[in-house]
Amino acid sequence: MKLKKTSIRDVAEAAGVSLATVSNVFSGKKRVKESSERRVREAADRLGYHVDRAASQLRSGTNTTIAVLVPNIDDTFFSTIVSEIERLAINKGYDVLVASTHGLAEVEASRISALMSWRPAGLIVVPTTGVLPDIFRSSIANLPIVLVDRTDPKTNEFDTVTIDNRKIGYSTGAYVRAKGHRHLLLVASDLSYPPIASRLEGFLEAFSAADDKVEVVELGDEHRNGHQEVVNQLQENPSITAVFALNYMTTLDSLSAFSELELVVGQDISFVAFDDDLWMSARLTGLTAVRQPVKEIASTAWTRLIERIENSETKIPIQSKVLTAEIIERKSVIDINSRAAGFKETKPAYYNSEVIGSKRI
Amino acid sequence: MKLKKTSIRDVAEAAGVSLATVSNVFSGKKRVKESSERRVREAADRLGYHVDRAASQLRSGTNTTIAVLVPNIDDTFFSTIVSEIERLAINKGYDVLVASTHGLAEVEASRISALMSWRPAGLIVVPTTGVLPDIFRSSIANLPIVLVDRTDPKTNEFDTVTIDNRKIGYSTGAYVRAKGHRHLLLVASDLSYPPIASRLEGFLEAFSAADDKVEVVELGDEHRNGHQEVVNQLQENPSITAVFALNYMTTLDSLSAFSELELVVGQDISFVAFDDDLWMSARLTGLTAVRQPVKEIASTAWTRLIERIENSETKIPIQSKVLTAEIIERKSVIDINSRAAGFKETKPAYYNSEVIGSKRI
DNA sequence: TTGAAAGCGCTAACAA
DNA sequence: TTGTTAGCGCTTTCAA
Repeated sequence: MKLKKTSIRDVAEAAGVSLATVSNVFSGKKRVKESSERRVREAADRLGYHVDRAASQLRSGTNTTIAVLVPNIDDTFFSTIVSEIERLAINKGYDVLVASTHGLAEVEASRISALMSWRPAGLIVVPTTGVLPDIFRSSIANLPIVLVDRTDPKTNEFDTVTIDNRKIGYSTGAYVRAKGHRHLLLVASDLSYPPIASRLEGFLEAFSAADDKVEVVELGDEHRNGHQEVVNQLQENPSITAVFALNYMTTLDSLSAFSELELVVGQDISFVAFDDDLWMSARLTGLTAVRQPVKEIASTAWTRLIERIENSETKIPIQSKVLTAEIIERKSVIDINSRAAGFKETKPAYYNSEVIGSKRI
Repeated sequence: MKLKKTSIRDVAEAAGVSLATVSNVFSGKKRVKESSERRVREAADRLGYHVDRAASQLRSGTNTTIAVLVPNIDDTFFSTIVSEIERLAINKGYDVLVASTHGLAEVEASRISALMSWRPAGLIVVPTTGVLPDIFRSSIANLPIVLVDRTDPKTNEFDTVTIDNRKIGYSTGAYVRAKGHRHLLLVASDLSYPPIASRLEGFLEAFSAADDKVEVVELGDEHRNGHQEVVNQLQENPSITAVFALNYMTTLDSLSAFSELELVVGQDISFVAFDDDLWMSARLTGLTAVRQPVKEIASTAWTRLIERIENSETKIPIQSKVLTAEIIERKSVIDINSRAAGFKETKPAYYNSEVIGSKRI
C-alpha cells in the first residue's frame, strides 16, 4: 500500500496552474496573482501538501538547516542551549537539527558525520571531550562552525564561545576565603575537561595563602555513587568547613554526602553549587551558586554562526567570545569571621516559625 | 567563493569507478570488490565526502528520519524522552529531528508543518495543548504517529502512550490520607491539560471522606510568581497539613512558598512532589515524589512507532499504552496518626550530628 | 562485479 | 504574471 505522496505536480494540476507558480506561492520569491495563490493554497491544504525539503534543497543548493551537537540533551545546561538556539533559528527561518553523543567520545565522530550529510548551513558543537575529531579538518572546510563550552578559547581554528572559568573559579575562591574559610573541599567531575580544570586553577589562585588548605576529589563523569568519596573526604578532614562543587552533577553528589552525614548546609557546612537551578532557591537555606549565562552563551553562538552564514563571501577572523559567570549569593556559605569574633549564634531561621509550624501539626 | 561541495561524482572520478559503485559502497546494498571499496573510501576521506541525504532520500523515496515534537526541550521530562528516543533511533539507523513549540499552542501547527516537509518516516508528538491541530487530519494520513503524555488515551485515531494519571492521583491521595492528613492543598499548573485534570480527579476520589477537605490552586503554565498563591492558600487555611504538587513546576512553586513561610518540609508541612529528580533525594529530608517512568514512556513510544514503520503494509489496530507511575517514599510526609497517638516527638535527625557540626564551625 | 542512464520533486532561468 | 524546461546528487534499474 505504497500510495504516492502528493507532490508539487499534483497541487499544480488541482489548482490549474504550472509547477513554477506553486513553487512561487510557497517560496514567496515571485509575485503570484492573488486568485492563483488562493487556489494553490486551497488545493495544497486539501491534498495535505508540504514542500519537500530534500528536493528543494537539492535543486536550490541553499540550505536553511543548522546542526547542533551536544554531549547530552537531558542535561539542563545543554538543553537550555539547544532550546534557545532553536528559538532564535526558527525566528530567522532556519531549522535546527539536534544530535547528542550521550557523553560518548566515540559517538561524536559518527554523529558529526551524520549531521554533515544533511549539508547544514552551519554547525554549533559542544565537544564531548574537548578534543575535536579529525573528521573536522577534512570534511568541514569552509562550513561555519562555532564551538561552545568544552573547548579551548585559544584555538585559532574555530569560533568559540566559553565562559571565563578561571575567573569564576578565582572569584569563588576569593568569596569563600573572605568568609573566613581556610580548609576546603573541591568536588570535580573530570579534570581533563578544560572548563573544569580552569575552574580549579582559578580557585587555587585565590586560595593559596600559607594557612589555606584545599582537598580535591575527582568523581569522574559517570557519577556512580560519587557522593561516597565526598563523604570519605569530609570524614578524613574534619577541619573542612566549606565545599565547592565544580559542576552540576558534583553539586548533587555533594548534597547527597551532606545528607548522609546529616550535615546542615549553611550551618554545619558551607557550600557553593555550580549551575544555578530553580530548586536551589526554593529551599529554607538557599544555595549560593555559580550561574553560567546559558541563554547568552546560546545567543552569542547563534549570532556568530549566522554572521558567518550570511557573509560567507567575506573573510571574518576567528573570534573567541568569553562570557562571565556570576555568583548568586544566598545562604549556604557561613561567615566564619563573625562567629570567631563572638557573633551571637542564633537558631536557624525556621525556628522562628514554630508558631505556624505547631499550628499545622 | 562558492566552491562546489564534493559529490559522488568527484569521488567516483578520484577512485576511478562509476557512480553506482560509490553508491553501493556507502549504502552496502550490493557487493563491491574489496579493492574498489578501499579506493572509494580512501578518496571519500580525502575529499571529505558524505552522502547527501537530501539527494539520497529524494531518489530512493525512503526516509530514515523520525521527527519528535515536544512542548519544551528544556524540561527534564521532555528532554529525557527526546534523549531516550534518539538513543534508540540511532541504534536502529534512524536519525531524529527535534522541534519544540516552547509551550505555545499557536506554534504547534507551524512546527508540525515544518517537520512534515522533511518527509519523516514517523512522528512522535507530545501535544502542547492536548488538542491536536487539524493539520494532522489532512496531511498526515498514513504516516505513523504516536502521541505521548498530554493526550487522551481514549482517542482512536492515533497510538498513544500515557501514564495512568487518575490512578497515581488516587494512590497519592490514599497514601497521604493513610498518614492521617485531612486538609490538603493541591497545587496544579493548568487544569485544562488532560494529565493534570486526571491526577486531580484521582486524588479527589481517594480523598473524599466526610472529614476530608481539599483546596486547589491553579497556577497556570507560565509559572510567574506562582508561589505567592500557594503562600496565600497556606495562610488562609492554617489547618492544611499537607501539599501535593501536580507537576514539576508547581513542585518548585510549593517549595518556594514553604521557604517563604519558613516551613520545614517533613516537619511543619508534609509534601509530595511530582516528577522525581536527583536533587529531591539529595536533601536532609528527602522528598517523597511521584516518579513517572520516563524512559519507559520513550521506549514504548519508539517501539510502537518502529513497529508501524516497518509494517506499513499491514493494518495494525490503534493501541493505547498506559504505563504506571509510582510513589517514591522518602521523608517529606509526616505520619500524623502516630503523633496524635502520643508518639514521642524527636528532634530532627540532623541534631544528632551536633558533634560533627561543631567540629566544623 | 561494474557501468550507463533515467528520474525522484523541486527551483531557477528563460520565454511567453 | 505565468509556463516550460533543465538539472541539483543520488539510487535504481538494466545491461555488460
